[in-house]
Amino acid sequence: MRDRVQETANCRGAAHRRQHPDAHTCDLCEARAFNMCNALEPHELERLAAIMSNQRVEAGTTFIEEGAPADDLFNLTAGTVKVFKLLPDGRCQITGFMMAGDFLGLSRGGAYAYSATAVTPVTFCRFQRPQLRGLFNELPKIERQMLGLAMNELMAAQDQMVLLGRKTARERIASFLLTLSDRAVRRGRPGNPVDLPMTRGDIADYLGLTTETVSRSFTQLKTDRVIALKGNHAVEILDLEALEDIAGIDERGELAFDSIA
Amino acid sequence: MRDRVQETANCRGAAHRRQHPDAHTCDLCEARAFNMCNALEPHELERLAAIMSNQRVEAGTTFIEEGAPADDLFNLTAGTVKVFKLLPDGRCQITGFMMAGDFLGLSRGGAYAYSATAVTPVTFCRFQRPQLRGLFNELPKIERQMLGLAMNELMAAQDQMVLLGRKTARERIASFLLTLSDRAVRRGRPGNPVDLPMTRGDIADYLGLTTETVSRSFTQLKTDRVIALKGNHAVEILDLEALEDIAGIDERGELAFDSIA
DNA sequence: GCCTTGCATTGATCCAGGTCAAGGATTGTC
DNA sequence: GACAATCCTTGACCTGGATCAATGCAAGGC
Repeated sequence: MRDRVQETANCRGAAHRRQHPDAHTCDLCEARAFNMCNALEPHELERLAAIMSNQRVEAGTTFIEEGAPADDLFNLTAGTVKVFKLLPDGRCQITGFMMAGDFLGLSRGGAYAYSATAVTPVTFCRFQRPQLRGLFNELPKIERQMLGLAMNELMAAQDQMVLLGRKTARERIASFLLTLSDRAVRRGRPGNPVDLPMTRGDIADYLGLTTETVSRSFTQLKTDRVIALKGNHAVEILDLEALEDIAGIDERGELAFDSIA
Repeated sequence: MRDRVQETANCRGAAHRRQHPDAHTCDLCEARAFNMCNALEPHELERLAAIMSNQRVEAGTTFIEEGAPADDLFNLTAGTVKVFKLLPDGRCQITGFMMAGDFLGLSRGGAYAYSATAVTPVTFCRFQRPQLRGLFNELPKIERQMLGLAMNELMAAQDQMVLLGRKTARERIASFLLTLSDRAVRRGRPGNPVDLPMTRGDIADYLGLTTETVSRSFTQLKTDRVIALKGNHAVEILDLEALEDIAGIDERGELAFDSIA
């Protein structure tokens, strides 16, 4: 591994590093319903809480750097994070936007497999790997839950490969909006004025496009009365059916926890 | 879900359906070392073998169809399988080539999340989901092993997103060759004359390109003396370092089973 | 309130890779 | 071993999205 991920390597935007410890209990956690803690009983949750620290980082903070020692695992409880990889020459691909309930910290040979930067202020539970590994033996439920989460992420990754490999710019934008809408609904928030916490540049780096093409595609969908732009960080879906047709459907609901078997 | 996956839906090539039951024991299984059975003791393997059937299908057989009821899970023991998704208009994206040790059968809401077609003659172990689920409770080791496999697949998917979103045709081909070479080595086979069981069209559908562009890129790398074509289904790497430079490295070895924690 | 600064949009132009169209090379079949 | 049937390669041309270059716009600092 080259030292291509420098101190400040950060897909669009400067790196910050402040972190505000800010512990609170799992009882109030809004992400419980869809993260790895989901299946745990109160006393089991206590075991988990004992080995974790609750933290908050500001927007722009890069709290995972590809290639750095993968000491910790993160469980998002609020906010949006972009996960990305950089090519040696600086080209960036965002592999996902993570939200409450998602976990972060995949490692390959002891080093983080990607970088992660907060797009909004973010809170998460932080675990040290050895301690979490220990708990896995006591509470296999966690492992099962994580397998389900990993499978769902894998399916989302496969959808994204179809998008990146075979969809047009217009189709990518449509798919992206529908996916974000779906995820908001699944988290109990309104699905229609779609919230876009990230910049056009981030969207471009996620969809394999450029800022300009993202902007033009938005404008085109607006002209076609399929969407309406509500400032830079929200989009209203005016014609859902048209948007689904453009996207190639596929963004069907169901992310049910089939787990593996 | 529309009925877009017809009886014969099959990313390049006709659908077949013959299957040859051909049971044999796990003792001789060459895929043991890198699949979900890896960690099991002999008596545990017996429990697993009791609920599985061993099958063989010919090249061209589509044995998983996206959208069909996801009754079974598969564990490849030999051969190469292409996993793909189709857009309503027939555009195809291959999301992965699976080999000995890989598992197949991800489901979303009870239906297969993708189609799978044998590229070469293939053998696999087939499990019925309910039975395998039952065994998970008895042998959590399997679940742990699967979590590791899923994590590795997820990281591979993220690398593929970088490739599809940000790499040029030439870079995609270079990355592809290096990845295949690596996987062969990891399975104890020679890494240098790289074996390409799939067609140019399959490679194109995997790399988000067209047959013509794949062919031209091969020719270009050949002209540059980086590779030599050994017929249609093998490539000799003449200048590994150059190929790695073109690929943007990233295909570092290490796919070590860190699992999650 | 003005000024800075970082987005976002829009326009003009370019080019990597797609599309269309022949040919050549393999592979399997009888 | 001749014939299909694929599969692969190469050439000519075209186009969707990238690149280059202004210009708009809105939010925070002072």
